[in-house]
Amino acid sequence: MANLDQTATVAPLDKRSGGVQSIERAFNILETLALSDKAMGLSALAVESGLPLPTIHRLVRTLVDLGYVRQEPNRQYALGPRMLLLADSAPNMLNQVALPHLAHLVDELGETANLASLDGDQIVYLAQVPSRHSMRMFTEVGRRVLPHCTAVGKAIMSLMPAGDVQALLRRTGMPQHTEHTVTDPDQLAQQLTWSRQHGYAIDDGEQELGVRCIAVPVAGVRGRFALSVSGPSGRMTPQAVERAVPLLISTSQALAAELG
Amino acid sequence: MANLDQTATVAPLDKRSGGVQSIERAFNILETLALSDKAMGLSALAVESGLPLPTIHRLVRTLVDLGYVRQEPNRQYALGPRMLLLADSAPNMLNQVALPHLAHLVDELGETANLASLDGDQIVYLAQVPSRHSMRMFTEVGRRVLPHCTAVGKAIMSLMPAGDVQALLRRTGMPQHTEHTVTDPDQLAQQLTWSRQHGYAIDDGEQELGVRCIAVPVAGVRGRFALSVSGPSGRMTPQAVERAVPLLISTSQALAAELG
DNA sequence: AAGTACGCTTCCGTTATCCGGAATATCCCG
DNA sequence: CGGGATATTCCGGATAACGGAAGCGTACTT
Repeated sequence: MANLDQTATVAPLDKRSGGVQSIERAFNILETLALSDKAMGLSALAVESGLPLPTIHRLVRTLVDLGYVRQEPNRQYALGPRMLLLADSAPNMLNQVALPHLAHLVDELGETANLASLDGDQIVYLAQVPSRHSMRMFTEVGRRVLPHCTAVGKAIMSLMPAGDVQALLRRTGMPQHTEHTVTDPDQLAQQLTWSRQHGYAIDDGEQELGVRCIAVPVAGVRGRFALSVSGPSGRMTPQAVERAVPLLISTSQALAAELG
Repeated sequence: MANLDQTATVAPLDKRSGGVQSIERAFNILETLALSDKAMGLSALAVESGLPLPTIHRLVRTLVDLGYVRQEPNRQYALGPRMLLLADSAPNMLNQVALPHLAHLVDELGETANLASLDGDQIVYLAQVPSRHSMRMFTEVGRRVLPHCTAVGKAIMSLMPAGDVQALLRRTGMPQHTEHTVTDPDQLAQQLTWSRQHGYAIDDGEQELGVRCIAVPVAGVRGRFALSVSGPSGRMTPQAVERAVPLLISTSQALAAELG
């Protein structure tokens, strides 16, 4: 009865759970390299992790032998090509995690639910659970669209620095898909401010006529994700939106918690 | 005698150079999970790696604590969300590796060199080194195009099973970009056969008029990549192509070796 | 060009760390 | 509800990892 556990939250250090330290250290190194997204010297890694140099060296050497870290001519270290093997299956894994949440949204709201992320300058749909009574899909997994005319795009941009948003819009332009598409950067900026304050974003037939979509960002996760539900304007009434928003927000928080 | 077959399964284990075994084993587990891209039971992992159950369990438990593996309600194991953190910086890493090779191509051939991969049903340009005397870019990094009208797309498809190619073309269609775009699946299949036999693919103004592009696949690597050089038809003469192909092939092999 | 300083790599004795057999808890299926 | 299989915990032992100290290679300084 005496075995009470501290709730192991995110803090990875106070491990007395019998984890393998070498593995923990190795991944600390990998994450450090990933975050700096630039090559690092060995001693920089030692400083970062607080471990003595020979120890770091042995760990890094092991990772180099395995191909997960590569050593540049400068003798500096960066992530290695073997990482691609694991990275390839990461999106697939994300689906597995997200699908139950999306299904829950569909169960409660009866409309199609999506998970999307910003990849480069485009929104890409990663996962979807279609609503039961929807004959046709508005979007499909893998489809890519520009952020300015979608709820998920606005939700994600609402959490980005204004400068980044402007730069992105300058690169992509704001092509008009329907008569409702917002084509004025200032008007879009106002909508983003509104979304930031209210916690969700709306697309009211801006990407496709007759389709209304609401989305919330998934905050606190590496990578920029958003959840959305969308349906025909006739069913996505103000009342429906009012019921959907809290659910989207709580689902987003649950997903964020599960992701990290 | 000689029945002692605790042989190194997949990885070159005989690195008695002082590698850390726990790390090696941990990544073996991760790769196994990634390749099966489906949840696995603990004993399945034990069989796969040839390690006793308690050992596997401790390693997996450590990975679960770190978030790199998650444990489904079924008590089965799959890749975890923390993987996203590393996966995000993988493309960036790929550039670092590929750029010297692309630069070498440009040095030797004087034309723009690209690295592209098949992501979903689209070709995405991952890295580019522009030629010196080219005023404008034909493509840019991050741009997405359909495979059927590009050399890189054909190069990649030439190594794919015919069924997969047909399914892909059925999903994407074969929209006509220029008067030279191949819009007949049978004709494309013939071109792919030709490419498979010769080791390279050609786009002769099929995506953009006046631009000729030749590409070779990067074989033996997880993920489907291709290298290409492209330039105005006036400079991409048959002689230029003849000089470029062997260089592209050797560069592709060098890149594949570095990646795999 | 020689000297010097810095950071990377190797060596090696010590012991803390991880290993894995045996026992136990949990789940799954009939 | 009970039997078989699978996952998890325990623990003594020895191996495998640890890290101080010393040796190179390279880059900067005079």
